[in-house]
Amino acid sequence: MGRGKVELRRIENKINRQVSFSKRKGGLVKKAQEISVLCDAEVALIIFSHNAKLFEFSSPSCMEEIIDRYERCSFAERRFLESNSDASTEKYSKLRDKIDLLQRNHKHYMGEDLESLSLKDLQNLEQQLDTSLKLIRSRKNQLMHESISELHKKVKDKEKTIREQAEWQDQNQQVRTSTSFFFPQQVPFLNIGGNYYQGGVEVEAQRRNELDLNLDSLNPPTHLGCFAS
Amino acid sequence: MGRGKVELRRIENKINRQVSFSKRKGGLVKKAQEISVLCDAEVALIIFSHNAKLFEFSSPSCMEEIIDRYERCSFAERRFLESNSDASTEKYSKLRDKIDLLQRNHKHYMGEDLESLSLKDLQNLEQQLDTSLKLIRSRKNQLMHESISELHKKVKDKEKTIREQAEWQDQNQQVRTSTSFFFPQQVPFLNIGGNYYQGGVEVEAQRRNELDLNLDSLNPPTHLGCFAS
DNA sequence: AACTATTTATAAGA
DNA sequence: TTCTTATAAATAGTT
Repeated sequence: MGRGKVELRRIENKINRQVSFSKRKGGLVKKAQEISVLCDAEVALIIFSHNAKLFEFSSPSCMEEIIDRYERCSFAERRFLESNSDASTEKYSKLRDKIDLLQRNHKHYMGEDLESLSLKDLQNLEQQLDTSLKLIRSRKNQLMHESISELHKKVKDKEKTIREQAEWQDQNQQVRTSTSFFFPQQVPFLNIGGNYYQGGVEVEAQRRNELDLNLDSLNPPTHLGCFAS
Repeated sequence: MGRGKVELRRIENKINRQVSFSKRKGGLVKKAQEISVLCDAEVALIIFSHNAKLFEFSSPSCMEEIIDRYERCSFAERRFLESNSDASTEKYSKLRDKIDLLQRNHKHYMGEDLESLSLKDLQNLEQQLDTSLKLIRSRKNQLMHESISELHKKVKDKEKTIREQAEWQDQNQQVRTSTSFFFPQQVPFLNIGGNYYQGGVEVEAQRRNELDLNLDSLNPPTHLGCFAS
């Protein structure tokens, strides 16, 4: 690719070599990225330039993960020859195997990678998810009903409080009309004619907060966060 | 490069993906080799295919050497952040965390342990499983249709074979009635009056085997096996 | 696995 | 360096 055909041997001109390295490094990383995305492969690429500079690419997991997997794999290949593995390594690789299995399952639950399943597998999976979905919906409805009835209760409580307050104020109003001239400025929180009194504003704010809390519990700002890829 | 421009996303068709992987893997390895020779670089390339098969390239040193160099290098880069803590213990506990997470998810997918989820979590889960279920059912139907039309084809082929055989036998019957007195015992495979001849039995057995195979593909004896608990 | 129409990568030049 | 361009190389779709 390029103006001339290239011979497969070290480029002697230092400048040309450096330029070529830069261009080809870009191309190589791009192609590594492409194969990983297009073909659903896991790729790790490590490049040390002539002057010992490190470049790397890895996908979709991190480099260490892929190297671990590589070591396990190539270890597995040659364990026929050297069958002496220490316990910790074995334990470690069992964990990795478990993760692989769980991740494969996860994909199936997400409806991905279904080509690898037989018809019977698919039927089992379908039945399982169908059952799960019923349980989830049932639990969801339960939660919603609980939330709703709790809200109802709160609303009723508020109504009751308001009614009681109103009655109380009525009583005081009567008391006032008959007795206010005895202590015209001593009960400022009963001055409901024009401006609201301090205490009432506080009650209002308190009530709004409680309602907000209820809405939050209906629609909490939490995210699932627990679904690893 | 190729007949059509390619979109940078997973190739959904399994065959195409596999073919593309094979081609691109060759290209990638070739380019890695080229940059290492032309530009005097040290390259390590690890590729895991979608079906967990390992491919590797390294030059000019061996893979382990390059990985060691990489670890030393990248360790040097981040030693500011994590100056203590035993690396292997940390790696191990990270794996454990990952497994815990995956297992928690698994339970949720099974409709278990739903009490720990908020309403929003439940809604997300419901939506995800609903989507998955649609994909699974679609894939299942596809497989069933394929199986059925394959069976139809086989049945038609068989009918055709049987019809041809019958015609052929009819013809021979006529030949026999008119010419059998010339060589009454010389053509034993045409003796279809009473016992079946060897060749016919073989054909019968062959046909039965093929039908069994079809039934197997409809209802394979494999188990999921991949759903860890 | 081989072919080929295209796209993509890149060597050399600006 | 970065852009441009002519050309080599890679590869997607096809057979």
